[in-house]
Amino acid sequence: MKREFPKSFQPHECEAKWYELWQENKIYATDTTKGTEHYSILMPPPNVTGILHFGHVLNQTLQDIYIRRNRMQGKSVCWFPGMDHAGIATQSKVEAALKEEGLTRYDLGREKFVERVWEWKEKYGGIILKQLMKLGISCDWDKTLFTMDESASAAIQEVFIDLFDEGLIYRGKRIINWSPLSQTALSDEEVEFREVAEELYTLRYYFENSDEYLMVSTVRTETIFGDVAVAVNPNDERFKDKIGMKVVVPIIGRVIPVIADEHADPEFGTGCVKITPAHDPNDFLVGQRHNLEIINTINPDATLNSFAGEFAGMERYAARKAITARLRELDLLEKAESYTHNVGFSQRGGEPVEPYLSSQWFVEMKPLAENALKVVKEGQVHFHPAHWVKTYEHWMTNIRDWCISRQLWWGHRIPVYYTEDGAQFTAARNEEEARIKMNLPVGTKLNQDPDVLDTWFSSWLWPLTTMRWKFDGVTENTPDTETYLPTDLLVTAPDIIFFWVARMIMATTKFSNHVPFKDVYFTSTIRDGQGRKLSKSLGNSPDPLNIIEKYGTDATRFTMIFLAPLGQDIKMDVDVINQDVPAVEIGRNFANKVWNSGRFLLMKFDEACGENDIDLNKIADLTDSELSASDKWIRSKYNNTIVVLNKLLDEFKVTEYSKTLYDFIWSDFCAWYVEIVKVQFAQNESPAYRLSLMKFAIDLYEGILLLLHPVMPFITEEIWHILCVKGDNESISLEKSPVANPAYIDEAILTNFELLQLIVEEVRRLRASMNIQPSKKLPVAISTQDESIIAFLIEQENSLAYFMKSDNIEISNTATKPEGALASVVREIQVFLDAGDAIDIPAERARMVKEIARLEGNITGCERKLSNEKFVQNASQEIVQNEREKLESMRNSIAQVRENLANLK
RNA sequence: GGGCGUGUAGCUCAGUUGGUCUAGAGCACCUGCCUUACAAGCAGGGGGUCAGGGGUUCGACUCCCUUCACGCCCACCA
Repeated sequence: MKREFPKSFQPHECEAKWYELWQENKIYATDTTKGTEHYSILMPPPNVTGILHFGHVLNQTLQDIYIRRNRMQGKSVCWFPGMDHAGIATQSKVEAALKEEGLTRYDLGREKFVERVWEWKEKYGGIILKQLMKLGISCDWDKTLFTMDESASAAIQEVFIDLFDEGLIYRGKRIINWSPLSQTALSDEEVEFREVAEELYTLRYYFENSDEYLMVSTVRTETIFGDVAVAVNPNDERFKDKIGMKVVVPIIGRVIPVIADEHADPEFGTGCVKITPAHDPNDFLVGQRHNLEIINTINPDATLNSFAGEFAGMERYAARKAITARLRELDLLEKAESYTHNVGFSQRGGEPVEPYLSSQWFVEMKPLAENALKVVKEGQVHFHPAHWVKTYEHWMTNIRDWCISRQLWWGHRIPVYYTEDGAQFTAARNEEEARIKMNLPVGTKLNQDPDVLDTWFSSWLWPLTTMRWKFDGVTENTPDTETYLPTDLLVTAPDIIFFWVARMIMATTKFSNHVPFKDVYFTSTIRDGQGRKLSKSLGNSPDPLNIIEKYGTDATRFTMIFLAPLGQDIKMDVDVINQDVPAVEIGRNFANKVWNSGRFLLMKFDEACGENDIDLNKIADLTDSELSASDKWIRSKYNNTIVVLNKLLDEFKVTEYSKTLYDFIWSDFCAWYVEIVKVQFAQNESPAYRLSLMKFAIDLYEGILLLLHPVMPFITEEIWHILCVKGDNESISLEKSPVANPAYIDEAILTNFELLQLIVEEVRRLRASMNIQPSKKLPVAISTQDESIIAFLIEQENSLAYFMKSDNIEISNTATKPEGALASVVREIQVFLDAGDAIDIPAERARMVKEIARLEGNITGCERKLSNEKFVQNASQEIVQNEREKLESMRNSIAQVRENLANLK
């Protein structure tokens, strides 16, 4: 029975087929009992609202490569998947849907609203997980955790209570970043600064009952209603006598003092700064130092409140315009100049954040950061590339407290209970416990804090919650934490190093005494041809699913890692209109190459079988004496490649890993060895030999499939099953990574074969230079004094003849140049090509003259080096010796070329 | 303002502790090929003062200093 090997690879059919089979057979299920070695990766949980982008493709592929490789090395492997509830993003989505119905979340009330969000989550959320499956990733989906799951929520609550009891979580009234759009507080990390061109207005603050005034500059004229002082620098001579005097706030006429504070920079603007403690973090500090009143003049939705008098109810930017116009009318505006400065924007909503005074919950970060910094500096956690350690260190040493409360409904509700008057409060699992903690009588009414926690407060516990840590309060350790913590690798984008990576290190070291992971691989940012980050808002990102549809998953995966240098951005041309990323052709063509070489080997095997149905596994191996030098060469190359591939992956040089695979398969295996198989097959008609030869080649090819499987799981699986290499198909999937056998790495053969390649290439070059018909066969003579090379080349004569298109080869130490032949020298080996009439003498002469010039240049350089006493003295003996041999060799070569030139008629 | 990174062929990038690197690969380009799987392929070719300057060294793409260009991060002055 002949096996069907279709002419071309159909990615889509086989992708669905194999992924289903993998899932059905649970071959990626975690098995803590298997093996003595363990390997685990935490999947960065995508947002429940997320959709697949190229960042995911790269990121997931990298993780999958490491997971599959380690699984194939026989380790007990776990890849923990999951999904993030994404507080603001998800709540906004549902609120937008409600708006369509003409409703707000307040119409529904908290409980009903949260129900709606859950409904939304079940219905529309988690599309991303299905999309991730298209990438062929081999995580254990049964372990999927949603950050709002009961187990995770329980752990989050425990952690909050612990930190509260320890005093590391506290409630404080501070200026925080307020998102008027989402009407919630944000952490510092959720704010991004952008340069904005605005106007800087200089206002006149008249002294009380006087015609004199101070000039005060501000961008935000709408905040003047909250002014409680004007500050000048205590050392500023210009204003020394003004300190303590009173000025009048424009428009509203409030009388405020002139105070002295270092915050006022004499160099900037007029040297006088208005102090608005409720609306500027620095002013807030000044206010505290001087015990000033705090007047909040802005509503949560960024409209002005009643302190703004006639401007009350106006939106902040509209109000600024109106107020500025009024100031101008009242002749209180000294000047307006254009001014570019940085303004903070909400990363999520995109609107400018409002510095806003409110009571929020904070985590004191310093004590957590110290240890988290230590474990990285000590090397318990390695960053790749390592330079991120500096960024990390900088953030850790300048860390500020983390605002964790959000005025949302979707999220983990803060487990804090207040007495009705708000005077007493504590963190507890429930009301009952809270009363006990506060020594209150049973039945005392308590109110739970209405706010929820920052999404990242659940994310920072990801290493623990994915392992069901503290669930049910039963035990601190679970079988998974015992086995898989610390995890081996985290693959993530560098832009969440503070949001997530740093905080996971803090939380995990704090609560488990483990580091969360040993290695962190920071992936490349993917940019378009113009260097812009691929993003939804720019509209410059094709949907990866369309690319997968066009080229296949394997091709897409391979291309991504082929293009992604460690620690540097990927630039790739994208065509959004046609939904194309042309670079993925690299992977597609490579897949095609792999496919066709397999198809060819099977064809030859079938040919060797003839009419018989022969089990590959029952065929005798080639004996050592039956193996040709070429067979041994490819075996050397193959084993050597395994060593190199392992080293590269251990060093996280994933791009080089992909290039090594590519070169070995395409150049060594396909371009050279498969051609040699053709020759050896043709030259020996013995059926037994042919079967054994094909077995040898297919075994090697199976090794290639195994090596390639972590990157290109589908095509390798498909071919592997077609070949039925395992005979009865006892395994469901490719299972084992090949292990290098050092005994098979034969350096002498590698060197000799390289020489063979050089000779072949030289002959091809000679033929091309004379425009010789590719089909035309010509005699070749090779002359060298090295007997071992002669022996090697003679053994390979048939292959040589095939590669060089020769019908007559002479290899000896006495071979001479046939009359009128083309002549060339390859590492002191003379190569003669008898082209007959095809020879173009002037062209040949020119070629030789050029070669002589090249050699002369090199020889001169070499001689200069060797005649330099300092070089001979200082350079290592090895280098000097090398240089001497090089010189000797080049002198011999040049003599030969000169002789050839002289003999040219 | 502080920090980090990058500048090598038209484009995207390799180049391991300085010495076969008077520098490689893929794409693009040019020439020739339907050669026993693969034209999504095969063979050959052109193209680079390794961003500029200075220094260390017998020797620098590689180390140091400096200038320029680009990118990112942090802080943020009204």
